[in-house]
Amino acid sequence: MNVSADQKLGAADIAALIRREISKGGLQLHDRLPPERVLSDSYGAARGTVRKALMRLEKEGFVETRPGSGTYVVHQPDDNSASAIEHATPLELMDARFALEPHICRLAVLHGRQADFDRMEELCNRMEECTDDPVAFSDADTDFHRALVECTRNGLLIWIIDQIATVRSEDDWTRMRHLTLDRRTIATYNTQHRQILNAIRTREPERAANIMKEHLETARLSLTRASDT
Amino acid sequence: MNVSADQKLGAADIAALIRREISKGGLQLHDRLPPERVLSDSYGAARGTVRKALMRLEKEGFVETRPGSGTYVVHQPDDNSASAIEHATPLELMDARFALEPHICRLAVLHGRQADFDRMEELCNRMEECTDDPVAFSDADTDFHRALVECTRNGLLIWIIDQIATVRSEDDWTRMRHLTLDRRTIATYNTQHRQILNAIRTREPERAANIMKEHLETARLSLTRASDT
DNA sequence: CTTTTATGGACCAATTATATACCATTTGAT
DNA sequence: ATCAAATGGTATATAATTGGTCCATAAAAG
Repeated sequence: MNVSADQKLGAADIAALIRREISKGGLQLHDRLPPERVLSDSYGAARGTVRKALMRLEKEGFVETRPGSGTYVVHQPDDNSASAIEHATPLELMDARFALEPHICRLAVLHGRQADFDRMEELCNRMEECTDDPVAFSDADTDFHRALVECTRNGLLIWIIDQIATVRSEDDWTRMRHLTLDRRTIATYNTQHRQILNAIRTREPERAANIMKEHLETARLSLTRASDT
Repeated sequence: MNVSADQKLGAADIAALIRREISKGGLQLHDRLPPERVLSDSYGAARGTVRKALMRLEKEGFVETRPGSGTYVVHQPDDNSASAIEHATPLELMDARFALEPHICRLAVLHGRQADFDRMEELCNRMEECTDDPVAFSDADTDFHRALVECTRNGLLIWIIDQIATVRSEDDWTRMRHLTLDRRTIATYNTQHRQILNAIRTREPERAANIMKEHLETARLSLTRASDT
């Protein structure tokens, strides 16, 4: 269908573009869209085509059109961080961690200080005392990853990790899995945490990142294993 | 959407501008808006038009108007932990993108569909028509990276990228830099965008990720170069 | 071929915008 | 306490804008 440069835009295409603009927030609630005649000009389509697109969006509930006045946005995109973030599945969450945490390790190597490493060391110790207490281990684990991102001195990354941690704590599936952590898995996590810390201490960014990938792979496995149960 | 200079502003447009100003924090709680006559002058609209805009905002609960006194802001914008995220520096932002986007490329290879690629292709075309319009290019660039993350079908990642885009658009430093993009830099970006898209199309995750790293390195260079000025 | 869709133009009815004038209340200085 | 300036409230006549509709034609899809 749609292959190259200045393709003629159909009603469906235009509707998609406007729908996207609303979802993205470029067009907010109560905003008025440009007049149909302007839209038809800027999209390079006939006015009738634009009208079809708008009628479509109206049926979908994105837009309301008042004769003589204009077409207005009537749709609150579920942006309130709650619904967008709380509906994250554990697998989406794992993918996000896969994106973030290995690189966070690299940045930790660059910006981490002695005090950071001492704190992470202390958290490793705490986790190793928790082989029989999955709940306490889980808390310490969250703290460890938070301490790790704090090494980066990057407020934005810290904020993102905090958001993810919030999802993680509110996610029943993941919480359930944490409660059923067996001793062997916890032991694996512990050695991986230690290895990550050591790699950061000895300023080996790629090694730290790679161990983090292993660590996350382990976590993903235990996640899928739990979901099979 | 609104690009040109002296565009006729309707009541809906003026309402939108003020609504955004309140949401952004430029107008805070209990602040008094300029008199209607001043607003009508500065927006280049008749006073009646401004009044309609204000009446709309009053119905929406953004504003309260007291006869003989003035119009006052009555709305607390949802303070979505904005404080933590709005203070992000451009360099922090780059590090976050370095963490996220290469892996997003890998996920795009896994989950992207034909329609996604078509859209990205279209955005590449749009960007290539913008070598002389840094503002339009910048918008299309943001859309491209947003389209890229949409390939992942991962609501959490999409949300995170949106947050970063919000920071980016509100960050004066970055915006300033976008206004001074030279043709050569834009050309470099364009070839990199194409290469990324092609690598995703041919399902080569690591190649896509690596080109993205190059792309971000280019962006970081142009950022530090601008900060030296 | 038939059907659907898009185009370009014209006109209508409703709404909106403009420009101006004047009133009522508040505010602040005297 | 008083007065003048500033501000929102209202009214009106006119012009401009906007969506709604219809039509003849052309292009694309099935």
